[in-house]
Amino acid sequence: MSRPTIIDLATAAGVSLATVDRVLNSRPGVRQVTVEKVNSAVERIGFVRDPFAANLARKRDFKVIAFVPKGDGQFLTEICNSVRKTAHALAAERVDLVLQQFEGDDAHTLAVLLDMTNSDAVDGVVIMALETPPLRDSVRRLRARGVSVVAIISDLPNSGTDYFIGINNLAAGRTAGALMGRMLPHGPAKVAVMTSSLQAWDSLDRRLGFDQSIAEGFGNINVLATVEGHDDPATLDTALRRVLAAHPDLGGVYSMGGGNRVLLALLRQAGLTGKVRVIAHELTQTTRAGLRQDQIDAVITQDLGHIMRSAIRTLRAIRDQRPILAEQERIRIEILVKDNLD
Amino acid sequence: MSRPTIIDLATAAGVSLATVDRVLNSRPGVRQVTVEKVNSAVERIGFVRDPFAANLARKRDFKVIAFVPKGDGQFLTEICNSVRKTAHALAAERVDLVLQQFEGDDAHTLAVLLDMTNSDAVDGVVIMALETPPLRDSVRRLRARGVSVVAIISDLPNSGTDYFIGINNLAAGRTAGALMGRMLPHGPAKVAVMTSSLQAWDSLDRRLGFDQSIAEGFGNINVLATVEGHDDPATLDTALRRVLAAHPDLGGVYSMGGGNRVLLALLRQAGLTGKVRVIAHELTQTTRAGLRQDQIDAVITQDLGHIMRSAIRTLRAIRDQRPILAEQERIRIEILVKDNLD
DNA sequence: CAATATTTGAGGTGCGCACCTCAAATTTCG
DNA sequence: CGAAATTTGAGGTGCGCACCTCAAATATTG
Repeated sequence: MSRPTIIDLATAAGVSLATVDRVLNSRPGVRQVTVEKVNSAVERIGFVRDPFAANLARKRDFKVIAFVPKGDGQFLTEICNSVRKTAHALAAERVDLVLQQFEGDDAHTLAVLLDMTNSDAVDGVVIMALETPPLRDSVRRLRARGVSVVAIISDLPNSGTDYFIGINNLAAGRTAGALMGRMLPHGPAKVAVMTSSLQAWDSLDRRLGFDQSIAEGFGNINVLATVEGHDDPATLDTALRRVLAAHPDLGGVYSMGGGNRVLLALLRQAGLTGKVRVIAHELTQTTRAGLRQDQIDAVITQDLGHIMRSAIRTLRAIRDQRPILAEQERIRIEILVKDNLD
Repeated sequence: MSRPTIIDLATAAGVSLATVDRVLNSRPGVRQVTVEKVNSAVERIGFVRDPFAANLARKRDFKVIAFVPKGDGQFLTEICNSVRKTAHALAAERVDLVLQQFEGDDAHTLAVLLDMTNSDAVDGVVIMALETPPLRDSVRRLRARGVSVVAIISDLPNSGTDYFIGINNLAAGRTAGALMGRMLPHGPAKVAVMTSSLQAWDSLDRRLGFDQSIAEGFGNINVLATVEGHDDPATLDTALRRVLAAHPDLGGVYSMGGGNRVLLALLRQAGLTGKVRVIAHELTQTTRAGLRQDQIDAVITQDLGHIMRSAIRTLRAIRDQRPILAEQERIRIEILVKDNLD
């Protein structure tokens, strides 16, 4: 026999179609006994609702808003591109994904935007943001209003989101450490670490992981204090120059955040390209070119397209009350070298 | 206005619903002029067929057979597991995926199996196999009978398949070379290369890529002749022992195919674990444990779950006459170290 | 120009499900 | 025990599309 339908289910449960519908869609006005009768029949005959037919009948599109901070970093640009691409690709599947940017500096803007979203018109939201108390409360309110929330890139651990799609940054740092350790000579060596700000995103976790990994496996390596560029090229430039001057024997650089243009330019100027091992994060124009031209040895990254598709799939699974396939939605910490770039 | 439906399309094209249906589903008996009238209306109003509704109406499930060679290698086992998992996960979405194993040694078995498949009951097949003339012809016949074919893992370049899902093995070899080159000391160093057989799968491409990469970037490294195990542990063991004896100063081993158990055991015995850099292919029980225990430095692999899902998505896109999103279906050459394992 | 052959239209049915209405059966409570 | 409240059933409609039938309109022949 073919797949059981709601009709088979009604027969098996000994109730009417209307009641089956009430139970399946958790509508009110059904006694507990009856609910259980239906549920046990579901188990017994192995009924699985056809999500396509269900959504067709529901007739409504799946509306999602993706909140991404404004900013001129290349990584943010890539993320926005990825949202647009995903939106385009999924339009045929009745999902309406719109990009909503917000002032990243101000913790309140996003919170206000979330509070303003019409929970009747929106099925779910995707959020890339750093957790702050007002944001946390807004997320809770939003969920209370029936909108599903998934965090991407950076987790919002205390906001009670439905799911997090992204990498473990401690592990990413450890990965960088494992690579760096193996690439440097076995004798004493120094490694500089840079980022825009240790507060920003997950630099802290990455640094922690990097240090762990080096300490555990590569006692010969001396990891210098983190150089912070604070999103200002000039500041970063000065700080990096100081480090290069102080450590002419530098063996490697671990770049955890942005600022790779500045770094590569400086290394080129100093004639260190190819002599100093460089590991950077996130695949952008700069890091891609850096790999191609042997200025960067490895890039640790995450597949943004995968992240976006994953976020949408997850939101849909939640709405359709289907299980989330953790394995499928897991985001890998990718290591890219020149040769596995594309 | 909402998404246009076939009704809107019929109105826009100035024809009847029946004609629209004939054109959309390429049924016979429509004049070329009319076909073009409909097609231009499709462009004009931006009609996109709802694939869910279409498949619902078609009422039939999506039946796929995955052909995978028999064999006791861990990699094959992983592939079969992945097929089963995918089948389970996609059952709810009306895809009926069955695993069909064949004697991998005999080129004819698979060809015969393909010729035997009922093209009325099967929408598509997924094939993991090495290309041979009889197979090539069978694939062509199968496609002529209206069954879509995607090759996975190893391409069937001359069989006229619909798509290939897998990695570029030349690039994979290059990637291994890039890593190995960076991990070995800058002075003279020797690297052994092993596989079950250079004929098998894509060892040849991998070796080629590895050599290229080393030659281009790491003149200090001497890559030894390929050790072939021919799927026999004892043979491999003997051959490897010979290499270790001949080259006590061995710096690294690049394992392109199976036989990792034997390799790791041997290195352990010889007290070389951690002293010799090891890069292996494919994530299996052995390589996973090898990474965890610092017996393997890096594993080059491909996400089997992704490959299977990709194959199914591709077959479905073909049947529904939707575009294949190359970016989404691209399989990455993954580099795994201990810390980005899961 | 009539006799075919081909092309088009009109209309219906069903896929599996959601959602709605109204009446009938059952339970709960004063 | 009767009235009110709750629970269930019967039946219908439509989502967007595929597929089928039969008749009508048009094009192609001899």
